[in-house]
Amino acid sequence: MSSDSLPTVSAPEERPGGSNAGKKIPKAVIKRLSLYSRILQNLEILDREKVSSRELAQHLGLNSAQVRKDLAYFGQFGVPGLGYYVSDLRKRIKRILGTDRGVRLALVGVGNLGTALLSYGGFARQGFHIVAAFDSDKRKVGSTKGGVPIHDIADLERVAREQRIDIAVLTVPADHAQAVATKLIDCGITALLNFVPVHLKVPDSVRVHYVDLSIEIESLSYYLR
Amino acid sequence: MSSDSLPTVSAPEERPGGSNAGKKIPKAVIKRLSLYSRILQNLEILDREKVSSRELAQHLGLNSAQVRKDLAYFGQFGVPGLGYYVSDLRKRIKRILGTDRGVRLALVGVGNLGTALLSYGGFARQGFHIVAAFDSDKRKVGSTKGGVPIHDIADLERVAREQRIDIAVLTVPADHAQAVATKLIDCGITALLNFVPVHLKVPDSVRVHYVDLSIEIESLSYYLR
DNA sequence: TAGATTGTTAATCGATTAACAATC
DNA sequence: TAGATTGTTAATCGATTAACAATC
Repeated sequence: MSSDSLPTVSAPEERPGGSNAGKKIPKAVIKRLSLYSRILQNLEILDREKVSSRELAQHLGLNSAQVRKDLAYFGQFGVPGLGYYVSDLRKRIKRILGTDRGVRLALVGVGNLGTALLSYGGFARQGFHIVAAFDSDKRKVGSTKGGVPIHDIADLERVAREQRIDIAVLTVPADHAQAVATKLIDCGITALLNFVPVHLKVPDSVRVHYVDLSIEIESLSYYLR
Repeated sequence: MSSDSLPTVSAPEERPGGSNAGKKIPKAVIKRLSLYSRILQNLEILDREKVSSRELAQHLGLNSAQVRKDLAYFGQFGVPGLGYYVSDLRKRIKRILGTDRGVRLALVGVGNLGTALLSYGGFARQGFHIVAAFDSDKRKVGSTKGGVPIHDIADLERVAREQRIDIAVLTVPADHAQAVATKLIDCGITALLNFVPVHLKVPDSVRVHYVDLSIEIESLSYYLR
């Protein structure tokens, strides 16, 4: 959510296709792309061959025009009168998101939340692999959790290089978040998923997405009756 | 995030004050309100008496006009030339959000993620208390985790009533999410925080906020170089 | 008073939706 | 061909930002 304060960015892919193509891609579109991907995965498991923008929209509580427009940013993937081919569309979306190859994650901060994420299966299912964890507590270093080795944070630079980390997941205590983030960036990591409720000051070349558990609850609280 | 598909709703409080007052409150404003609340909490701990919209904005990577406009939806809380009184503003925001009294949560589904949330301190710090957990696994029922008693899901109706649950946190397997949500709603619960990557069909009287961990990672992946 | 910062308006920007010709 | 559904445009809606008179 707070990632919403980042500027819209143009597609890193060259893009042919629809009249939307070449335009800036709204952040909201990218988020929905990964929703479409998940629905298509389910439909593929059910052996569905085709799907309409209307059905896709219904599965997500969206408007069908929005689905068509979102996809049109990247090309003409559908067949008028028929809809979209499930398997084909899924492949294309995964390609666009860059999740067709495995994405390598490091998790930094093996506390309560960090530990849960190490055992959480949801990431692997979408092709994201936590290949290293880091902590400063010497008692944790050297062991593994959820099959992931825990390294000393002091070894960050070496391990990050050896493991070719794409994205770091931040689950450290709030008072260390900024320092750790800076260190990660120094090691060449350019994408952070930040679970710590702290706004990180990072260079423009680095992308941070925020997951803020408390915000969602507090705002729910507002709508109680 | 996916909560964005819900319609904007007018303030449940009667509201005097600024010229914004009486207007529909954008969802984005409510989310930022809880961000302001957290910063103000920190400033209060540091014994800061006053704060300007500019400083508040800097702590969150926002625009100062946005901060002032957000607050103006609910009244005139500041002093021209001076700024806002930290403690006063915090109290008012908590009042608006309804977090000035404790909010009572039930967690449904004591798996990996559910267990982590039970031990996670971040909720309690903001005045949210998980007072009951539910699972269908008889081996878990009767024990406690993070000090929270785990009940049989079959006892949902009774416990929900006795414990006066405000919000249910959903961390069940995807294939049970809709059925469990329906059951919760039947028990009179009107607000759900859903961690399951499934769109829930619920009546208009029920509010669902989604926390989707995979989406944030997948969209980050898109922006990798 | 001089300096600072609010509350508010108007301008901009971005995202969603409705409608429909084009296409299979 | 008749029916269905796409891709696209134009209209609407909502959110952010700049600017500044009013106020302390």
